[in-house]
Amino acid sequence: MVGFLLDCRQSGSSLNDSHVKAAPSEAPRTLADRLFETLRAEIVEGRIAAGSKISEPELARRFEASRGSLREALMRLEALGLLERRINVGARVVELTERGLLELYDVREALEGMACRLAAGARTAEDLAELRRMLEHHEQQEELRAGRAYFQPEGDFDFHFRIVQASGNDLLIDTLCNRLYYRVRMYRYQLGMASPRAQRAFREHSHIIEAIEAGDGDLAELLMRRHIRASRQNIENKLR
Amino acid sequence: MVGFLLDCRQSGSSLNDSHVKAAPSEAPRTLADRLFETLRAEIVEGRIAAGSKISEPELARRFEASRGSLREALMRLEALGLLERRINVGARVVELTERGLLELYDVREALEGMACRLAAGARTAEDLAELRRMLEHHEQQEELRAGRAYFQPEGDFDFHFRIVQASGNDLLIDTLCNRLYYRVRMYRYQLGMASPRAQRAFREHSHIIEAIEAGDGDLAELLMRRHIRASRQNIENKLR
DNA sequence: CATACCCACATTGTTGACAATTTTGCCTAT
DNA sequence: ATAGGCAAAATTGTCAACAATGTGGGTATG
Repeated sequence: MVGFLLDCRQSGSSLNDSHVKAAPSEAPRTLADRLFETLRAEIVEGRIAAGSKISEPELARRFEASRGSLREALMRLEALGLLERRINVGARVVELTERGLLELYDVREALEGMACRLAAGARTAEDLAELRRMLEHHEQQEELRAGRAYFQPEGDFDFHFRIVQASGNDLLIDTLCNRLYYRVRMYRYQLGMASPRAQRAFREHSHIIEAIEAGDGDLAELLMRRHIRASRQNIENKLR
Repeated sequence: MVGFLLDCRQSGSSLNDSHVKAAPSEAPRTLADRLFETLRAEIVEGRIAAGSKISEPELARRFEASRGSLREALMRLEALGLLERRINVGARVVELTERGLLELYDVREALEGMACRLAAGARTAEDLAELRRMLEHHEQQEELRAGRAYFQPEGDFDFHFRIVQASGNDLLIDTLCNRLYYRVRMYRYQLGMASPRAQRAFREHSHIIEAIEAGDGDLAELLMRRHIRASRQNIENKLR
């Protein structure tokens, strides 16, 4: 447990190192930053249980940090929506509820639909090449796993992540990639939603990228919204 | 300047006291809370200039608070998107750019459109009555000011605020009301965008509410998106 | 004269201690 | 036996001092 800080080498604000083109200069990071990222991962992956209470003195001892630095990390987790703090009472990890999950889908439908529309309007050669390469990569993985009943969640995540990046709208990118997607991953990890929509999802991804390539914003948005709504419907059925 | 703390009586998370039905129990608030709300108002209204650097020692002296409490307020402002902090360098108020304003419109179009759709599906009698009352109130004000070239921005704000509340989606409500709307108000205050679309905006508001009353989510979303897009177009034309 | 280096200053990050509030457990009275 | 209240313990909010980092100016050198 001691020396855990040396292991935290994720890039600051991006969701997944595999998405970063290249790390040119290791940006200096603060202790509160590392605490934040470590705790974020533990909450997302369920090592710190949803709904559990956070004890500042306990965590400070565990990480051998002062309470001040830890509090900064907690406040940033609150801003992410992973913690809820009440004055003079303390912080709790958010609960995972069916309602919360469905709310997340509705917000994603709206925002990622818009991201598709914008990506279709502002697409660059690099973005398109990147999307194509990613899709082929997923197709290969898909063939390898043909017949299996689950769909690699990371592939789906890559797809949505890249589309949003291609929108070119920094506010939209920040809202989705630095805020909502951590909650999405938290639900995926802990409710373990392996989607049996593998081939279908892949075809949908493919059609969305085609619409973006064609510069058809209306169609791109429509297809993405249907894609997300189908996912939501799938989950909704499973929960009943 | 001394004793300013006693004057901060806004309710914690809501945007505007007039939106709160009744304040049943004055929730206890912390010093960092009051600093946060005070600074938030000063940034939104431009008393602290956009793009200016924030000096922790200076502000701490000015408010007669410790740097620790002030830093907590600054971090919350960063989470709101009103400040940008760089490690070991400090915080700056965000710049107001044309691009940022247009990005805000696109995100609002997506989210408020969804809010309308949801409001049409989950509408309650209270929500509808509230919306109707607000609309009549605005109509009266509108007649009083007939002929004037500007539209009271607060009326427009009330409208969007109430619609979002009626959506019933807590994540959507939080994202818009506790995050994006402060940036919207910042642009309105400082770029002073008095819209000459008074009567037109009022009619659009009216039609949106009718669609929600009818439970027509598709139409409600469509109308809201056109409403916001028209606003965006109006601004875009004015900027050129 | 321009550039590069170095040092003093100011600002930010971090820590441990103090104050205020909440929670908990025990004791008492009905 | 249970409800109420009081006191002790634990937790959170706040503060001031210390350490680490970035900034700017001055000087020496090409």
